[in-house]
Amino acid sequence: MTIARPRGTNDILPGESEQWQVLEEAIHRICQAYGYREIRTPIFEHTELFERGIGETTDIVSKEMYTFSDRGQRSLTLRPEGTAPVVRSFLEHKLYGQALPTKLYYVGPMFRYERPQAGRYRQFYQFGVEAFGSGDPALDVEIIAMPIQVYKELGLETFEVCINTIGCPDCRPAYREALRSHLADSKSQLCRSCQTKYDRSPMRILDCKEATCQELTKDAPLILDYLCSGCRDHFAEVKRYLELLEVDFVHDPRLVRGFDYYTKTVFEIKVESLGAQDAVGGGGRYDRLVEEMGGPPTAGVGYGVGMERVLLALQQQAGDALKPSGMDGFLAQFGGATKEQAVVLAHRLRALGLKVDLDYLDRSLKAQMKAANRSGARWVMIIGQEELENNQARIRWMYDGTEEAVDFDTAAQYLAAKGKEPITQ
RNA sequence: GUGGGUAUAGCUCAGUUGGUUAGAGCGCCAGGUUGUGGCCCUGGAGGUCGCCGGUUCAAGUCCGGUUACUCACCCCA
Repeated sequence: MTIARPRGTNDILPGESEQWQVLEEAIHRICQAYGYREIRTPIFEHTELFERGIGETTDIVSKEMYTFSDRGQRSLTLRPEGTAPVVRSFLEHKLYGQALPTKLYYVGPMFRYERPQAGRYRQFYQFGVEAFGSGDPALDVEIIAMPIQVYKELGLETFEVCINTIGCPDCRPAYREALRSHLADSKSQLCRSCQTKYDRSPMRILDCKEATCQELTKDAPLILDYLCSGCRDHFAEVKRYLELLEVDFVHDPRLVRGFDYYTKTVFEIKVESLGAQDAVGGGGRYDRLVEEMGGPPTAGVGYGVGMERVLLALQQQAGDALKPSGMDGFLAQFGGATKEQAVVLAHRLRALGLKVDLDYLDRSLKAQMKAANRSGARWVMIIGQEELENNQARIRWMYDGTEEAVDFDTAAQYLAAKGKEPITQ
């Protein structure tokens, strides 16, 4: 073996790259339909940005970042998520000084040092959106509806939308205390990681998969009973708007999510058939993050979607929608002057926007026909000595094998017009 | 970071209790048609059996190590 790709990375080869293009097209189109505009931030940032933005205690920051020093001894990190860089850019360019809310989306690679498995890679692609400057629950719902529309338009129908609220810094402390006191006596029975969560972020114990932890939290107090009136009203409004939009959802009181910065609404969208890594998207509200990062108090809400996971789910659920379209035509020739004519006509056809190819290996007509068939060409233009003498190309329609003669001068225009007609067979 | 599974042709995989020139299907190339694709037939190219070491007269096969892939845990998209 020669040099292989780094662990957890993928080459996206022809055949699959077309699927990515379909997905990316839908993302751009739908984000723009909702009034979001694309932002492109650097692939790497100062390490400090993620330490402050995501939270030093999270797994991502404590053990999953690709961090390195550049030649100027700056500590830089390949971005592990999209929100912190967008917030940084929002502040750096003082976008809060313009008309609010600011609605942004991004598409691109993220990097986390983890053991790869199905649906999880070290370099993976996310698209996400962030909306700054409004605390309106209708905006939370817009944010939830957007990825759902992307899934549906691509043909992904089977997924589950889970929502929850995790309160705000005013009401959450009381709930955390209630949770701690509920678990105080049984703390020693919790799994190892949950024992450390007990002090640091007890709510994360709620989504532990250990059977004993689940059992111990079964009758734990619910945050709904501890919400301040603002958070309670907000959550009720979110649910009401979701119902108005006829978005099916389940309220999962155990959904808490990993980042420290979330407030109020959190949500996650799952596809069961994906295996252990079943979340195709997730997000929530983060009304304090912008201020914590040194900006003016600014509400925010956003989500991130794992594009590999969407494609995996799509490959399971939507088969044909992702098939790449083939070539329009192929020009077969016999070398010498016939090749010159083919090269000229191919050039003209391509200038007219048709997808055409020709042989560059001096192969037999039979081999050229085979290549044409394989490329998906609808027609083959055959240019031999006889055609040259008559100044006419022979056009063979591949779906039924019929042939016709067309003047070289008009062939390109003729095929360009024909190319727009639907294939009947 | 922890655990399980796997590693033979471009791809998907066979390969007997260790035994001579390691096979199939698909794909690729050529021919069957001195200028015609798909179906069919014939032929061909293509492999340091992941890597290193050990046992043995003999290792693709057994043993040890190692690397990669893969699934799961943790966590997340």
